Amino acid sequence: MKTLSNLTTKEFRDVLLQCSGKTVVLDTETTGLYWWEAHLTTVGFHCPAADIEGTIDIGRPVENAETDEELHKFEKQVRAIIKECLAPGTIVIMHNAKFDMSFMGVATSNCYDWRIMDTAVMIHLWDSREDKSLEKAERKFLGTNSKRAHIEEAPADRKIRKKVWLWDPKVRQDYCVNDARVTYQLAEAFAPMLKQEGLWKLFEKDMRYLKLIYKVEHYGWMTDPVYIGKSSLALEEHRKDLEERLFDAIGYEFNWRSSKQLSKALYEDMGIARPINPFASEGKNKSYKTKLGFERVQELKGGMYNSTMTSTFLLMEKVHHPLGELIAALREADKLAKQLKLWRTLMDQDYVIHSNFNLTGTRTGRLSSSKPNLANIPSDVRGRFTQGVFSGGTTRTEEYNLRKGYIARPGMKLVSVDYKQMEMRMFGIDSKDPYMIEALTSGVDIHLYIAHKVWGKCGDKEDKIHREWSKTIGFGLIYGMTTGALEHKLGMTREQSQKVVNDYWGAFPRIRPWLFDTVNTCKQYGYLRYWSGRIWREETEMFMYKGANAKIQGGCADLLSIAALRLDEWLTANKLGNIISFVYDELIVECKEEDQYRVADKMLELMQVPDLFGIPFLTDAKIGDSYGTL
DNA sequence: TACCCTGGCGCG
DNA sequence: AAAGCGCGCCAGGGTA
Repeated sequence: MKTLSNLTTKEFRDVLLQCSGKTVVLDTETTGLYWWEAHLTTVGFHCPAADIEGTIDIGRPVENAETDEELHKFEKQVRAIIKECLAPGTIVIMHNAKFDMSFMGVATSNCYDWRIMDTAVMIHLWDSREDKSLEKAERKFLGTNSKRAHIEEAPADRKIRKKVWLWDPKVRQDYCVNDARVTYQLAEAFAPMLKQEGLWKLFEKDMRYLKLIYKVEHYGWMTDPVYIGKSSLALEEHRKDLEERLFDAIGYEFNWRSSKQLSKALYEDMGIARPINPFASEGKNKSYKTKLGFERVQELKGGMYNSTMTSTFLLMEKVHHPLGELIAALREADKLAKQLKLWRTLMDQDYVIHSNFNLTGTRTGRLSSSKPNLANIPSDVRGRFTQGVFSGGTTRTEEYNLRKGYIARPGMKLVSVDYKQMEMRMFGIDSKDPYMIEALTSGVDIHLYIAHKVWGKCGDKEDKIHREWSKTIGFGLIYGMTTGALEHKLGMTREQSQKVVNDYWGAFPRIRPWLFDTVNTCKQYGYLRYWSGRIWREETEMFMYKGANAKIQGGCADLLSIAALRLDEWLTANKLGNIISFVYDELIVECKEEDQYRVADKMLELMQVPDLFGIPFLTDAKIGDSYGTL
C-alpha cells in the first residue's frame, strides 16, 4: 500500500472520496486536548479497501496555535473536506473516537450517518481491566511495538516529545498514519473476538451511545459566571477565616493540607489521644487499590488506623474533638473553592462547560465523567452518618450549593428525571426473589417495605431507623460487606448484627443463593454476564465477590444508556430539547420553557422502560432553572 | 523536573 | 474507617 503524505487539500479530497462508502480509519494530531481551544495539525487515514493511506498536515511545527491564522484556515478546510467526502454508511474506525470527531468538527449529521467503530470501546468490552492506550494495546494484542518506534523518532527532549505539534511534520505524519494502521489491525483482531463472545450487539448499542454522548458533550452545559465568581470569593473568605481559627487553636501556622503536618499538630503538639481501631487490634489487614488497579495488602499496626488519622470521620466520630468540626468546615470551603477554580479553566468563551463522559473508564460498564466530573458536584444535603445510620443532614445554601453554578440557557428549563432506588430494583430483578419482586411491583418505598418485612411495623420513629438499616444491609450485601464491618457500621454486637442479616436473608430467600451463584458462575467461566450481555471478567477468586456489585451497577448503566438513546430519539424527532448530563441514575434535559411539562411527562414514562424487564423502573422528575434548584 | 503514591472527600 | 462497590480531583511528599 502506498503511503501518501504532505497531501494538498485537493489531493486529500480525492483520496477521501476513494475511501467513502468503505471502511476507513481516521486519526488526528492536535495542538492540545480541548477541541474548543486547540487545533488540528494532522489527519491520517488508512483504507485497505481502497488500497490507500496517508496524511494531510500543516507542514511545520506549530508554535502558537491560538494566533496561527494559517493553521485555523487549514483546519477549516480539512473539516469541510471530511464532512463533504465521507458519505453516509462509511465505516469510520477510530481509537477514542470522540476525541478525533470533536477535532474534525464532525457535525451531528455526519456522526449519525457514519458507522463508527471505536477500538478503545472494543477493548473495554472484551475486558474492562485492559489498558486502552494504543501503545499498550498494540503490544499486548498485536505483538508489535511500532508506535513506540515512531515516538523514538521525535526529539528526545521530553518537553517536545510530549508535544506532537512541535514535531517535524514528516515524523508527525509517519507517526499519525502508523496509529491509523495499528487501529485498523486492532479492529480486525477484536471484531471476531467480540462476535464470538456474543458482544457484538452490545458493541453496536455502545456505538450508538457514543454518538449521543458526543452530541451531549458538544452541546455542553451553561454555567452562571456571576454565581461562580461570587461563590468563589465567599468561599475563599471562609477558608481564610477558618484557617486562622485553626492556627489560633494549635498555636502556630502550618500547612493543614498536609495530613502529615496536621497529624503532628493534633496528636503530638496538642496531645489529643489517638483513636483505637478495633479491626487492627484483631490483626486484620487492609487491602487497597493502587492507581494501576493492582490490589495490595497493607499491614496495620495493632490498634492503629492509618498513619495520620486525620480524616474527618475519625476526627468527628472517634476523636470527638471540637477541632474536628472546624477542620471539616475548612476542608469543605477549600475543596469547593478548588472545584470552582477548575470549572473556570474548563468553560468555553460562552461560559459553557463540555464535560467528558468516558465509555471506557470503569470496571463495571458505568460511564465516568471528567474535566469536570459532573457526577461528584456536592448536593444541597450535607450528609451526616453516625454508626452508619443517617442521622440527619445540614443544608448547603448559597455559595455552598455549587450545583447552582449549572444553569439552563435563557428561555430554557432543566428537566431532571432519576430512578427511584434503581440498584435495589436491579438487584431484585436479577435475583428473582419473589418477595423482592413483590415490593418492586407494588411501587412502595422499597427500603421501608423491606424494613417492615424484616422487623415488622414498629411505629414511625423506629421504622425510620429500620429503613436505614435495610439500606445499609441491602447495599452491603450486594457489595460484599462482612458481618464484621456491618457490626461496626450499625454499632451492634456481633450477635445482633448476625441476627439482623439472618432476618434479612430469611425474608428474601433468593438473595443468598444469588450471591453464591454469582461467585460460582465466575469460578466456572472466568466472567459474569449482565442482563445486557456485557461481561465482567475476574479470575482471582478472592475478588469474585465484587461481581455481584458489577452486575447491578453495570446492569443499571446499560439500562440508563438504553433509556437515554430512546429519549434522545424522541427529543430529536420532535425537536424538543437536548440531553445535557448523565449521572448514573439520572438524565438531565434542557428544553424550552413552554415544553417543560411535556418533556418531563415523556421522560417519566419513557425512562421506565417497562418492556425490558416486565417491571417498570419507577422515575421521579424535577424541573428548575439551575441544577441547584431542581 | 516529572512522575507515582497516598490521604482525603465529593457523588451514586 | 471497615476486606462494601464504582469513580475523579487536589495537594503533599517521596523518588527516579
